[in-house]
Amino acid sequence: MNKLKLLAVQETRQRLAQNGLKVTPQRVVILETIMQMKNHPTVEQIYERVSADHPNISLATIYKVMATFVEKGMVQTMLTSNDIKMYEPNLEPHFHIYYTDSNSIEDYFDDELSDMLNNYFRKKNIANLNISDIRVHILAKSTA
Amino acid sequence: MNKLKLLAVQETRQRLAQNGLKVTPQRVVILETIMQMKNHPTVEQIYERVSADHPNISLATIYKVMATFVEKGMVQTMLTSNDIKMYEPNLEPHFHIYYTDSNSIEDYFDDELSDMLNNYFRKKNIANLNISDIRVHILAKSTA
DNA sequence: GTGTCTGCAAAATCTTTGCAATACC
DNA sequence: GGTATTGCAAAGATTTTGCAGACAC
Repeated sequence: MNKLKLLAVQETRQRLAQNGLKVTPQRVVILETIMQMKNHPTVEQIYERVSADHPNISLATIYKVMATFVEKGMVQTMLTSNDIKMYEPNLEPHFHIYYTDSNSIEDYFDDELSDMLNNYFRKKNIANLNISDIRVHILAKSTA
Repeated sequence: MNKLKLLAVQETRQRLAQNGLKVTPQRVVILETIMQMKNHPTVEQIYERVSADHPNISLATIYKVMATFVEKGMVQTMLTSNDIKMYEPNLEPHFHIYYTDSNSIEDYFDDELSDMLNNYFRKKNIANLNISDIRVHILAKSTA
């Protein structure tokens, strides 16, 4: 294991601990794996990828660990345009473009939009509403 | 059946036909039912409600009919904050507020926001992107 | 040491399918 | 009449559960 990888694992362990979770090898591997998968993985895909290196980690564990991560707010769930549940491990503010013709999803980073929305809701100040996140899905056909 | 209800059924039949669908009694009942359910019903809830008046309509039919409606763009799917799939029959432009403490979802109508987003993306004019819909989910704790 | 987590296999849940009968256009 | 739709029951897919052993803290 090289230095870079060691560092990543170190950060992963810290992140688990910070969220009040016991640092088990399974959780480390799963969190590492999903952080590297940039394409909003499904349970199936996570299991496939994790199994490749760690055939002893069971599917039930993937389910349980992912549920725990969601509960802790470390990842989010969303539907693919095919209506399959998938995970979003990237917690940096960003949005999603759903391509309805190809059934694919792309991350869309746009600070200007983030600011605009945040300002709008700050000004609007909806009564009794404590906003924790604003998610935007753009449905589009690519006309390339 | 009173006049009001007859009118509604008439409109439903037209809407089915306009979407190129054969007007079957099952489709009429299901579409009528979901239009009346203002709370983003799950398959389960639709079936329950439909069954009450029409015990002969099968669950498989609900699944098939709802899939057809989604395909035709007559309804949309989304996840509850509990990660259960539900349907959104209201196609007027509007947004959703997810209350993360109570796991409930509320429709949020805001023309100003609609306009702001539409203008933003019109100006931005993202290359090769033909936007058909912009969905906003606001995650919030109600601090009432 | 204690309580949480994992792996296994079984159970429960959810969704789709094949096909014969039916109903729409 | 021809084709699409329905209902049924069974199959398939997905997710959860119970529990014994293992492990983190």
